Amino acid sequence: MAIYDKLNDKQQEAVFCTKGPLLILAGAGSGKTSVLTHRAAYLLDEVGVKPYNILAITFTNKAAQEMRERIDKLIGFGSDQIFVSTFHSMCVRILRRHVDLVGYSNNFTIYDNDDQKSIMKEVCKKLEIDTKKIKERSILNQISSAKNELVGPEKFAMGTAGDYILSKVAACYAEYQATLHKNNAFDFDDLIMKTVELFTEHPEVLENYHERWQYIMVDEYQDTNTAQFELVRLLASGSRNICVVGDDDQSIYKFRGANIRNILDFEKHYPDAKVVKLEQNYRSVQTILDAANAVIRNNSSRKDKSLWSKNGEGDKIHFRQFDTAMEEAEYVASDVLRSVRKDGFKFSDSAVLYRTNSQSRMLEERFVRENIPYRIVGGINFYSRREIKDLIAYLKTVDNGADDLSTRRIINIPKRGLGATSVTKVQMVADEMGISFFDALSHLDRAGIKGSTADKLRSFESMILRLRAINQAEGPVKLIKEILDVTDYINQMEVESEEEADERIGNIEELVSKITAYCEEHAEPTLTGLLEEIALIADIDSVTEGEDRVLLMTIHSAKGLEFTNVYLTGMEDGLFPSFMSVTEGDEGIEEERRLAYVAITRAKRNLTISSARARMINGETQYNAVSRFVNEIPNSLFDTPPVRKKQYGEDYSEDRYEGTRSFRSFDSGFSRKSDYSDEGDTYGGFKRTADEPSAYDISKPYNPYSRPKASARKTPEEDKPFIVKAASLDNLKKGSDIAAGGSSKLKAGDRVRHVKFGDGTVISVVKETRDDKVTVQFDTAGQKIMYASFARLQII
DNA sequence: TTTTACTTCGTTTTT
DNA sequence: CGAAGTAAAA
Repeated sequence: MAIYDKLNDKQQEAVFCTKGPLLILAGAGSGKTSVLTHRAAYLLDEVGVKPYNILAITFTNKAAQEMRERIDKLIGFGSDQIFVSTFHSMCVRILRRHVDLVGYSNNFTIYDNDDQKSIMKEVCKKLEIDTKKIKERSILNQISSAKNELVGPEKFAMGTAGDYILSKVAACYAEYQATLHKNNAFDFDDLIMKTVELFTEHPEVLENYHERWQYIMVDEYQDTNTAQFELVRLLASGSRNICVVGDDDQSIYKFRGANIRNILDFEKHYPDAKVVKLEQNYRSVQTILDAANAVIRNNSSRKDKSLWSKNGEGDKIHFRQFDTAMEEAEYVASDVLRSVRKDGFKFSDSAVLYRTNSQSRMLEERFVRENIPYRIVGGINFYSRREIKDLIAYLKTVDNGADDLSTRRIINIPKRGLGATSVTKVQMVADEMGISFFDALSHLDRAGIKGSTADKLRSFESMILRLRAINQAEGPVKLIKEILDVTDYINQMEVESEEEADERIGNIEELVSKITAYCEEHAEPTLTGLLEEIALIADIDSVTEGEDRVLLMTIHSAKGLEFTNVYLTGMEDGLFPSFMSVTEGDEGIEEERRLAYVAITRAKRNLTISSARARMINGETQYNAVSRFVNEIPNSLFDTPPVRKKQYGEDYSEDRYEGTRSFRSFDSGFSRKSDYSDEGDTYGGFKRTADEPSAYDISKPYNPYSRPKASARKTPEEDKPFIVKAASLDNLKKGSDIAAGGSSKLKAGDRVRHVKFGDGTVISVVKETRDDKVTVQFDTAGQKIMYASFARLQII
């Protein structure tokens, strides 16, 4: 039993409890993955359970993969037969097998958020709903919530008759669902809801899975929504061997339907449940845990627990307040460099966390400038870039001819002279005949389309049919290459958008290699499988160890991860906790507080908390006080953070972070609205608009204590931030002579090197407001016009 | 039909 | 500040 000896008493208790319902309340860093993997090992080794009788559900593919690897390490065999999966991919697997029973066909498509919005737009048009009064996103959110609560369109409609908006939403829901059905598509929420529906309506199918999965484990149970709760309940209703692991203090997904009651009321749902609490933390030093405990203590409705560790007290927590977000970013970048140089840290030891994705911009800018290798997780998803969505739409059209959305997306890509008029005509025939848009292409006479337009449509149709044949015969890799070939997509792009073509081509190449990788990894690669993997992939899934880069991400993305050195940035009231949550009241604040708890507990040794007095948000400068969560951390846990009352123009570069103060009394330092309200900036809720430039240019130091002179105002031109496009790691390593935007050193006659086009001679440099436009005659690739910052030309 | 210029508006967080 | 959507022009 040697492998279990390393576990503490509580952990062992959880591992050895194999029968009946078990709730493991696992505080942050308490070794819950270890418990789960050991429990799986114990089931296999000691209880004699067959690996295929075990189901483990996680929330991300990364977590699933990690769990499988760790079980593998523990026992070395059979782990590949354990079904370790996310909720969503598990449901897709089940639906692919049985979905015909509930009226869909098995090659269904999965729609992402963009797709949903497109569909909803169509629905609103059809139902003559003014999307300015009721926004698509709002309708979709309500539908999503309904689905997460297992409320179908019919049930939703009940009792909405009196309410104008609700009845409209109900109508949209029904129409939206009908459209999805017609397109043979599911959205994310459907995957769960339809699986529950399948099991409820077809108990014989559920029976199969009862036999198959006799031991069920669910990770991150606090993040389950009602639909997922019900799904788990159904699956476990056979054996009742259900083990859930979670931490109510880390429930941060309410916005996507997570119901914290699922974990709080587990013992009510399963009165015979055994409960094990894991409070010993193996991750962090005590100071960090003290801070986390101090913050989370302010929440009501929680299971009482308190983290402790034997890792020693550790360093104090650093707190730094800056005048601007720019300075904050500068500090983080410089401190990362310091940690590498002075503490012997690797870049990958550090992570920068923030509340909102938009905060990554300034940090990225700084990291590029300092040549710090970094990676941003999340934000604009790779698969939601236009060129990628276009090509995926081709793949989806080939895979699922019923997917009208994808077909209509690509019908005029590249430009074939097929506009809205032709699309509408074809769609009308499709609607009349009750067939798909694609199938309607073979009834052009009925649509009243003749002549050249008809020819174009026919050639589109035959192209898709040919692509289908290629997919059948030769598979996805050949297919995507053929699509690129036949559409001449890359050339088309270079013609259209000179400045972005480079990046887009890179993305396309990446897509091709991803598809190639998929086909190599799978024994029987299929287009359906490929698209499914693409639909369910999360950005965090591709974060692998071994890359020596600083990770930048939202706190949400960071859940489950740990880092030696963590920067928690943007700790300002109004940003974190967000303005939205403040208006929601206690419940909103408590969710944000849990988020703060998650953020703090990511740190193993060092934690730096920072905030800015002024920050540009949505084109307006906001002046926020230090986050209330910072104030909930006792003073004694901080180092002695500096405060400086800067005078305008004073050189502060030497001792910016020196001095002593009590941060608690400081707040934003200048919160009297009357002093500044005539400037129009946001002050205690008053806002100014972007076109009235503030005297405070946030990229420059300013004096918050004296009135700025009118002459200090900047013109909008100068106001524009210096932007350097993200350079790849390779380029970062190459050295210093990369021409950046705004300050291009290029001049006519220079010999330059381009990543893609090779060597060439600069013909001309035209200064433009944003960037220099450079014309280069390449030795082999011909003449190109490009923006200096973008082209990343290297002077040779 | 397609491109360009102007206007509006603000998801905090994601499978 | 930007993205995204809309109206007008080519």
